[in-house]
Amino acid sequence: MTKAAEVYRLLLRDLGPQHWWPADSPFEVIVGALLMPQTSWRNVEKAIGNLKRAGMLSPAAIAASRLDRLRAVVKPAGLYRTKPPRLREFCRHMMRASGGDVDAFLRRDREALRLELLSLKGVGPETADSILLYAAQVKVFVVDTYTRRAGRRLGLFEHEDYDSIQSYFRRNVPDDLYVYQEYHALMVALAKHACRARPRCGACPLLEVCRHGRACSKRA
DNA sequence: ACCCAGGTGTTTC
DNA sequence: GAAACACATGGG
Repeated sequence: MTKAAEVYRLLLRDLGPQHWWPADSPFEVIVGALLMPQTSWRNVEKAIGNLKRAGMLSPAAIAASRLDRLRAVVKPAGLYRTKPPRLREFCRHMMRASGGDVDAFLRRDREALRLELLSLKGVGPETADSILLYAAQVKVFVVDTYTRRAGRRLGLFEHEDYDSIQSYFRRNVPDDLYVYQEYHALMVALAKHACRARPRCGACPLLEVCRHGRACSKRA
């Protein structure tokens, strides 16, 4: 078993299945991914809740919305000068590409879809891959800050760029969609859990991974 | 009164 | 090209 696979086994054992991405629909995953950067999930949840209450959680509704209105609704997600216009433009793109049919939009060729996503403003590699993995059920590994920190701290790799780290996981974890989805979710769960755990779980060495990639100094 | 968050685009050496 | 910077809200 590879080291990466062993890490996965321990995370799953000690933190349990995460059942990611927390969302009721593929479109909600997309909206969440677009609102997420540099923002706490709590705030993204608020913004999505506002969209739901406003009856705006659909490509058509957002595509047709007025910018000041959309801005007010997703305000908790912050970065109001960039996120709302990009979210609306993303939805307008989906309207053109598939008439707003989210499943049809996501069902197309994965390589082409990834490039298409990356071509849209506000969509970088992590956002694109999150959409692919959790909305389109495409088997791509998502690399985020926590994955980098934890992976480095655990000695899986050192200061690699996005593609290298993604490639590392592709080569070292089981070729399985569920594993891909859970692995990334568990890395985030680990990061959130590590510093907070009091008392620390002494049985799991992985929980020494802390924010900033250092060993956690706050021992129980 | 800081610092941070499941990045991205732009500007600057 | 790599590295630094701006971005905005809400919570610790």
